[in-house]
Amino acid sequence: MSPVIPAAPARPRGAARREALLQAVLTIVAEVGADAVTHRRVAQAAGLPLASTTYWFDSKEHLLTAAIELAADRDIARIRALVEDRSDGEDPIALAVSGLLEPLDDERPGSRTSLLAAYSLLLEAARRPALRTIASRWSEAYTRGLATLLEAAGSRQARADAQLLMAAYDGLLLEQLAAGVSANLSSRLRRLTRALLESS
Amino acid sequence: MSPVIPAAPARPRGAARREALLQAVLTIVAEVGADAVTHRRVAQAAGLPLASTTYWFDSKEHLLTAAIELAADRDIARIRALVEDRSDGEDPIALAVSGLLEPLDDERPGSRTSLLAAYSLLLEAARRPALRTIASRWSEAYTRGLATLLEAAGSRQARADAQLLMAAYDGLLLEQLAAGVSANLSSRLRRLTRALLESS
DNA sequence: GCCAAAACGGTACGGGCGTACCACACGCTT
DNA sequence: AAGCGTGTGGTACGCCCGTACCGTTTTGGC
Repeated sequence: MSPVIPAAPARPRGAARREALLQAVLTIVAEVGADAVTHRRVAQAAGLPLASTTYWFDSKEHLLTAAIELAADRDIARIRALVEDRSDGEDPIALAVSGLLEPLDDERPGSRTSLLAAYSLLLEAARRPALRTIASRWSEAYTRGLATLLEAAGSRQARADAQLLMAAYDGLLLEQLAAGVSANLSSRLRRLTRALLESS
Repeated sequence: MSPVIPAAPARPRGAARREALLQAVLTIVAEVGADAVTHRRVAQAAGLPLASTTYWFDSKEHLLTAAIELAADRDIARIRALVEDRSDGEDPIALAVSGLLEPLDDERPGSRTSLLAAYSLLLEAARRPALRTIASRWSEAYTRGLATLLEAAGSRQARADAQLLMAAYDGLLLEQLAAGVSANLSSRLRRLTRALLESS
């Protein structure tokens, strides 16, 4: 009879390691910041040896880029599903505010950090052209989704309104993050949406 | 006759070094990013020996904080002056858009990077409570200045409108930075302002 | 079962980092 | 003139970094 060894956490192997490493990157970016992403930290967070990071990714740059791409793709899929699965009777504005803008706000415990991650990555994109494609794709998905909903709500310039609304949302969120407080944004967003819809 | 030695750039001495170091920090944050701020780089940018950084500032943390505070104070003074010196006939909305929001946009060559610096610092504040006081003071100054102008333009809820307008501005700017493009924001901001003023 | 290819993982290297240390120069007051 | 505190600056220490290296193990087609 072999001695009882507490089961190791079942290290992922093969391509699953790639995924695990990327997830670790995202966690670190969210919790500590993009600068804190080091090979050693990522490996430890993923429960893998240091060398696995350089085996699956050519460089730290590549590692970061892939992680951002993963985050973007996930969120874009969420947005698409949300807009496409809308039942016909549903109020598009309520859906826009509650589904597209607010869900990141406060309910999930890690949402604050994941928001921080997203904005950090956005700023990174400002400095690294390689990331801009992803950033553009990401924000385009939001704009498009929001515009679809606004159009259903009767906006005559849905796309422009969507851009303004989204920008306002980003700005409000950013300020909240920076101030460390956590207020409810939806009433303000609703007022803004109303104002935009009314004013032709 | 002494040999001709090209005049050294007149190293600052005493407390003037403090100022020079802080300015160097701001330059680096703007041009390369907050993470690139190291004692050695700061010292070199200021034309001073490495040890001067630790002599005038207890730690890197302290150095960064002081630099941010300097940047905030400068900008806050600019805002105050802009709003207070407004001549009576001037259109408050035009002043808001052109003076408070747009001047950072494109005219100065370094404006893109200095914007990046500002937003980087905002995100830093989200992670370091020590910076939140400064971040709050900074954004409060903007809100207050903008609200004053909006009130003069007939807004019945100037403060709320100012917050929304500023948030939208921040969001638009952030997206532009991330996308790497540089479009003209003022028309969109004007439309938003109009919509807010009209709606109740 | 064999073997090449893929995956794995321990280790090392050169470099930049924050910070500490300390010998020295200057400008006061005495 | 002497003494002292503030300011100055060269240097060193220990740490963590990105990345490279290379022997070992696992995997999959024959």
